[in-house]
Amino acid sequence: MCEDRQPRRRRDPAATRTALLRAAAELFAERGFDQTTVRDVAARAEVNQALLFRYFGSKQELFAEVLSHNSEALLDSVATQELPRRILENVLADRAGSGAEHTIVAMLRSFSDERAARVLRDELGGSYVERLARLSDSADADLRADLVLAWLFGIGMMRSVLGKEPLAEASDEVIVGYVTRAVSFLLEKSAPSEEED
Amino acid sequence: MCEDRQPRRRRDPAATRTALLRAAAELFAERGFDQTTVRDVAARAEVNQALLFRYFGSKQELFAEVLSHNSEALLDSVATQELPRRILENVLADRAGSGAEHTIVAMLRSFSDERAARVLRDELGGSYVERLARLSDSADADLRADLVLAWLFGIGMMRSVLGKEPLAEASDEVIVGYVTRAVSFLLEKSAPSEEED
DNA sequence: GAGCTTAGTAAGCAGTTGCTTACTTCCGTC
DNA sequence: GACGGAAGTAAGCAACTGCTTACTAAGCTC
Repeated sequence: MCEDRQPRRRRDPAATRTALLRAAAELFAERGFDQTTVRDVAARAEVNQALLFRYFGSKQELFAEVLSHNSEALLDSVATQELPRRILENVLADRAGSGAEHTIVAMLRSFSDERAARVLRDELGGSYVERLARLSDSADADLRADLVLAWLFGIGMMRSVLGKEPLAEASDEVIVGYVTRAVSFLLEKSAPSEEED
Repeated sequence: MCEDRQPRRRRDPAATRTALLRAAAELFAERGFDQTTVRDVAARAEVNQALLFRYFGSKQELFAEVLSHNSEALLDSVATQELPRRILENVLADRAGSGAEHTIVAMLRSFSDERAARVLRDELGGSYVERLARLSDSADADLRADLVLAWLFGIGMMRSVLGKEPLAEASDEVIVGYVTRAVSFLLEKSAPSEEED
């Protein structure tokens, strides 16, 4: 008799792991950590859900893996670029599907989770801010950089998560242009540092 | 014999409702919609949790009530003021505890929930943007206003939700000063409207 | 081909969730 | 004081969650 019970997936641990990571990255970006179940991830990866625990131990660890895996790629891309303009393009590029861009959205959607918040705040924030702060020589360069970062996150949030119009449909170039110009005085070197009363 | 079974709360439907609303507003702001359980809310309100459903029908409706109730107060406070400076102060004031300020944080923490996202995007975003857009007379005033709103939300997120330093500890005045100045060129009237190549 | 390791599977457990139901008790009205 | 509606309570249901376990079978070594 025909056996329809055979395991569909030929034994391939690496492929299985990758499939789970991919599916998880997508779903966390689409729905956030809480709203994504391990069964969802396994289903999209077309993998038995017990394997998720075999390979990653727990949902939390899977999440951490997604974050670290993709945020490394994200940081690499940032490291090779130098302007807030470039960074912003990176945050804006939620259409492009290399996976790394998903990550910011996933974190924005999941930052009620402590781990996502930590990565967003420390790792990513730290690296971005470090680069941004170099663009200014004022005493509070870090604060200024934080403000810029807040803007980038806010824009990403309103575009990808809220879908707020007209911002969501605006071209990257226009947004980059505005933000770059508005922010220029925050990040310029040798600011006049004139305090307003 | 002593009866320790008597209901602590004297019959007072209005007070019960209010207590539930208050507790819910606090908890949604602290943890977000998903991470808040109806048992949490009832416990903080010191109310039997079945009453939550008696008064609000469902957790979703309670959430909606919190949002609409407090965002009205929020919009009122905005309506009496006129500058993005004021709006920003409002977003920043998560310490002040009138309840209305909680709301933005609650929404920022819960916007994976469709309802929170909707309020954030449509009602609040709509009203803020309307006021902000009036400050500019350029053709894309709405987009510029969206960008400003994104900044305000981003700052609120990084301060209240992520707790990113040094932004979280920075004084409101400093932040307001920077943002107001950086944003001024976005929102000024009769902008030169010179396109960059 | 025997035997071992391990990828993959099916089933289900224990805890939590939002919500309901059947009940008790308060309190104004007559 | 009886009574009836409404406020408040206790208990639990059904669904879902992350995770585990006991198992099957694939594939490498010899």
